[in-house]
Amino acid sequence: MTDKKENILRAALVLFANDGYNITSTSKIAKKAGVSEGLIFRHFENKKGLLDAIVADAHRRLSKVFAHILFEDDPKEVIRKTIVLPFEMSKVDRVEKDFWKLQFILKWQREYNNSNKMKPIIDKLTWAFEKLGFATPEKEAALLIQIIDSTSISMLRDGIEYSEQDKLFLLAKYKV
Amino acid sequence: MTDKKENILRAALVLFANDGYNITSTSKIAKKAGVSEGLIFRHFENKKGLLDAIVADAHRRLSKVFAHILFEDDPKEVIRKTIVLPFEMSKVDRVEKDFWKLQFILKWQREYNNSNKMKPIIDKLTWAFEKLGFATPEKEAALLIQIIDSTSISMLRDGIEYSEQDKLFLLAKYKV
DNA sequence: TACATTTGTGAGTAATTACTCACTTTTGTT
DNA sequence: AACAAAAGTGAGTAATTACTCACAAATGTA
Repeated sequence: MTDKKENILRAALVLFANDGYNITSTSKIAKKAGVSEGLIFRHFENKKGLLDAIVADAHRRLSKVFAHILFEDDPKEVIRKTIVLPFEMSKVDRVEKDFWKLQFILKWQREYNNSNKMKPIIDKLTWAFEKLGFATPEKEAALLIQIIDSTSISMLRDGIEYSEQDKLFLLAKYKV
Repeated sequence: MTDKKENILRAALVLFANDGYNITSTSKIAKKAGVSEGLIFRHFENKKGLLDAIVADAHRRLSKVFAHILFEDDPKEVIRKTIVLPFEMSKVDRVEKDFWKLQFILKWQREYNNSNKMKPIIDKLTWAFEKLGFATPEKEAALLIQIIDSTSISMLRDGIEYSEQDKLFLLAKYKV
């Protein structure tokens, strides 16, 4: 991976995440990356290919984060780790944040919204709530996913900062 | 309001809500509305003005929905009516759904994301949770808003259908 | 009817778009 | 050093963009 290629990926990520994919032109990306516009198409088939490269990278990161929860076998820990997820995210650097922000933006684009990406986590949470004797574990799992989803969005999109208290509030609610 | 003007508003709403504002061209809107492209600019200053007209209309609807909760003085009822909100929304027709969908899409556009739009409801919910003796009413209020927000998004964006059981699940959680 | 205002048209425009291609420069291999 | 492959450039292209404007049709008002 050459420096310039990395510059392109980085510039595109920032612009896609903060302005949106459609509104971001390849000329703007080239300018921000400090390369000629033609180079974008040398390294990536087309504009969509550039987005796909970023998304593929994000998938790899997502899998890592998920693995940490998926291999946990204490139900309480599964729930605790899930709740803590967005609060950990608030600590990462700006580029990393743009990564996650883009993930949430893309959910609004038909093509990139495959909701079954979360399936393994939902299943694991369902298992955890079941173990803990909840009456409707699948509903509890769906609700918790919604909560961590919307918490992440508040932080990434609206810049809302959550405190340690907010984290403890949720952990207390689930007694984990 | 002439028929053709209404056609424009309707066509723009559907396209903005389902494809996005930036990707929707004025020529596409004109075609779908069955009018000449020039007419869009006769009735609305520019493309943004067309969006603004739709948003203004949406604000009027939002106020009506909110008033129903804001004038309630039984705390349990305030919470119950808030929870029920997205489930009521699932019953309205397609055009109405596009209206709400657009509201959520626009939250991702810097200019249209004024989060204090929800302020009165959050305050009312905080009041309700306080009356009911919750330890941290503002956190409870913020959480409930997040839940109804993400439930709405799941329905409108992902087409997830919630059942009466899902509604009862939430109502039971809050004992209302 | 006469005339002014509003509503509607569609060809035209400058700017921008994603993308190509002939070309030069850099890098790697022998 | 010699050559090939890869990386990089920037002018060029057809299509599309939001928007204008001269004009025509419809509507309101007296």
